[in-house]
Amino acid sequence: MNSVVRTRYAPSPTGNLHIGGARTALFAYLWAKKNNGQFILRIEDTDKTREKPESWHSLYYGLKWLGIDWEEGLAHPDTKESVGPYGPYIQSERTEIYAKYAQELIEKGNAYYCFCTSERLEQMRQDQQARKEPPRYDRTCRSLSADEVAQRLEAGEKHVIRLAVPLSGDLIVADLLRGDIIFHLADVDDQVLMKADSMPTYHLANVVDDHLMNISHVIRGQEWLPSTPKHVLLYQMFGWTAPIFVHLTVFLSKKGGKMSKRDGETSLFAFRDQGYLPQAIVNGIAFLGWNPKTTEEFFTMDELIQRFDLSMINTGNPVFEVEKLQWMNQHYMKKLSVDEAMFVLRELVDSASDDFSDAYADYLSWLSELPQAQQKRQWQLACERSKTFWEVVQIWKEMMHVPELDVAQLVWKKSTPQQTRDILEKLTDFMTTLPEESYGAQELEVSVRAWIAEQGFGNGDVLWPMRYALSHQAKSPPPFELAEIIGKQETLNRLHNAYQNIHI
RNA sequence: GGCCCUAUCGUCUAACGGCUAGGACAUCAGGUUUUCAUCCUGGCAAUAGGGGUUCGAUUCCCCUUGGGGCUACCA
Repeated sequence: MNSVVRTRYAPSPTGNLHIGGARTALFAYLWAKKNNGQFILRIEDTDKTREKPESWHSLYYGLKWLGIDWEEGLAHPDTKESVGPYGPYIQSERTEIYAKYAQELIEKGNAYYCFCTSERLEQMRQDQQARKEPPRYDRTCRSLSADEVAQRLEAGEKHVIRLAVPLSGDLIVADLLRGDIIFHLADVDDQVLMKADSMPTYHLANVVDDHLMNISHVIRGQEWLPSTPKHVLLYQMFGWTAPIFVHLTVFLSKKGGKMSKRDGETSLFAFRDQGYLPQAIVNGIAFLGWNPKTTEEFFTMDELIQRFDLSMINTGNPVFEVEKLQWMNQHYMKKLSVDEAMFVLRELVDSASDDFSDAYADYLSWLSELPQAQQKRQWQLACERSKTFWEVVQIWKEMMHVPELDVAQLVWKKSTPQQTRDILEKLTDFMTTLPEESYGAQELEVSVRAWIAEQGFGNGDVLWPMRYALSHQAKSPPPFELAEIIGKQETLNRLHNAYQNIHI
């Protein structure tokens, strides 16, 4: 038995790190850290046909971005080097190891060579389906004589190695969350362990590596539960103690079914590009399937490590909805100083995909050129109205590029065109006299309100058309904030243009 | 089809077998505001159905139904 807690995230590099994978990694990481153990990143690249080169990058930097760190495993996504005492941690570099253990099983009679062609297997499965039988290997090669096997191997015939599953009996899988699950061995297929290309399948490689790397808790998605009896069998055949199994839930989409790319972008970097903060994502996914049983909602990574408990994870699959994540993200955005926000923006410019990157760059350069005091104010205004950084940019764009002026809307509901035109003209004159330096939102509000009182106008008579003249929109930030953002010259232009267009 | 997992408000969830089943998001209403947003106050909203066990069941057991996963020389 291991006294040290060692967990791993063991993705295969077949696609981008997605939000569900990130949660699996997070839970494994939290559990290791909570117990002062180690978290390992192992890459299961045994299917070279499905491998996507760019996914190494996504896996590596995705986890780093979230603040999930590992002391053993993949050390660099480009060189594919790994670090740690149980290396290499890249399965394609461990093929001799798997071959050796597969051989051991053959010698013990726990595995056998199979020469069936994929065409025959395909035909067999079709026939089984037609007869409404469960599709599975018919064990033809399991009864081959030793001589025949030797002969066909000698002849260089293509072959795989299959697990010789006992024909009867029960097998208990102990899952930390779900308790003991009984499987009937008669239902378990003779799984391929070594493929014809000498690569191991997941089942063999996973068991061998988890044992050799001293993994104490196998924390993985629920999709692995049905094949766990095969893994338990392998541990027994090798005479090894099995690790503790923890099968996590999967994220469902609101439309039903496992959340996938079809339900919109589910990759972690898509969320990053949209302007979600890593701390919001971590906080958000941690609460999908787990909670600290208090009413607190916000936790730092360190707090999560302290509070986290594997045995408190829920077993029902949660639906992933973005609304709560947005709320959390806004919360974290509001806590950012403008300097921190600019740091995040700079990172987005560097790392986000092209369209996003360009837009963030535009906004960042505009923000950078403002005087410091205004930057702070701008940031406050922006995150009051935005759930994400991407929304910040969208709102800014709208303020800088106003839509067509609808003259009818310019007139407040309780006012008249005549009065509106008159007021706007006077307001323009007044604001012309204000120095550039007083175009801060607070100062403007004070002076304009004083002017309104002095003139004896109603607030709505002035402020509605003023705001509409500046934004050309029925819904927008207050006029003073708008004036501050677009500056004195543009403010006067828009006011002038507005009343010029009111024809009585 | 077979095997396995699973089931509390729309969503995420809380509730030693024991109060009017609690909170958050979303939503709705009110307040603040020229509008929007923010903020504050309040409201709506759930134990899938049926059997047991028990003085008592959201909680334990069984069945049904619903949801999900797996069923490859993919992971």
